[in-house]
Amino acid sequence: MENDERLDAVFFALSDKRRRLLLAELAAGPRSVSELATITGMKLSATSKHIALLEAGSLLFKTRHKREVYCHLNFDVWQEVTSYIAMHAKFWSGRIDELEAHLKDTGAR
Amino acid sequence: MENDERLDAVFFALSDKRRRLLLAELAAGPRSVSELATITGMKLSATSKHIALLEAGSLLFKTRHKREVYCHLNFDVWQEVTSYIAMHAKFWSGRIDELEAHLKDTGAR
DNA sequence: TCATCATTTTCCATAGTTGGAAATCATCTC
DNA sequence: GAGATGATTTCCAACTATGGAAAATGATGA
Repeated sequence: MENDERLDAVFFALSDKRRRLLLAELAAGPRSVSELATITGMKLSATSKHIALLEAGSLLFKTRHKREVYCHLNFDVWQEVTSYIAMHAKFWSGRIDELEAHLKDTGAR
Repeated sequence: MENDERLDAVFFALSDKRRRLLLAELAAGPRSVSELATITGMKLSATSKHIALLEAGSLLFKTRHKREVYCHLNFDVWQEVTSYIAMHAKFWSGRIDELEAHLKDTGAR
């Protein structure tokens, strides 16, 4: 997947409170889709779709054990997100002086 | 704003390639809405709406100088995003220490 | 005041997201 | 194989996002 598309998918997946809740739950360990459905309070079908979105962003992956599908956090993708965040945090930090100068110059409010 | 809603807005704003492009451009310094419209290749009206979404996520703020509205990156919200990412990344290894060290080194906020 | 410039808002058409119900699929147990 | 269980897919209705055109707003300068 193109890097831009991957970031689109990652950030979109993160842009929903319930999907972040699912990730928080998975941080404690793998959970079946049914267990996750209990947590969100939604039907299995809806939960399955949220999980699919998280999977599309590579934020989790699935394994099957007997009849149950287990979701696991995918730690690798955090590296990528962290990279994006860190890169911008670094770049932005050097611009504060310019910003202040600009504000002073233009007399902007 | 509720913390959950803020994160919704931040991540949603980041989930579009062109909005990330706008942020990248702003990293080099403030830009007027018209200048940003040139960059996205979209009409002013559409650009203005993307900017509004970024503003809703507090990723930027505006100032006015004469007839032009200037967009500036908002550094403060980065702390919050970094926090969320770091909290989750923590589960995954000591690599978060690298991020924190990096952020500290560069003086990023 | 009036015209102009930069931006925002409104309106509309198109496309995508969401959740539940029901159908379907995959796997297990007997 | 039959039946049960867990998960996914399909279908539909409601809602939201998007982009452009045109109208409206706000600020400036003559």
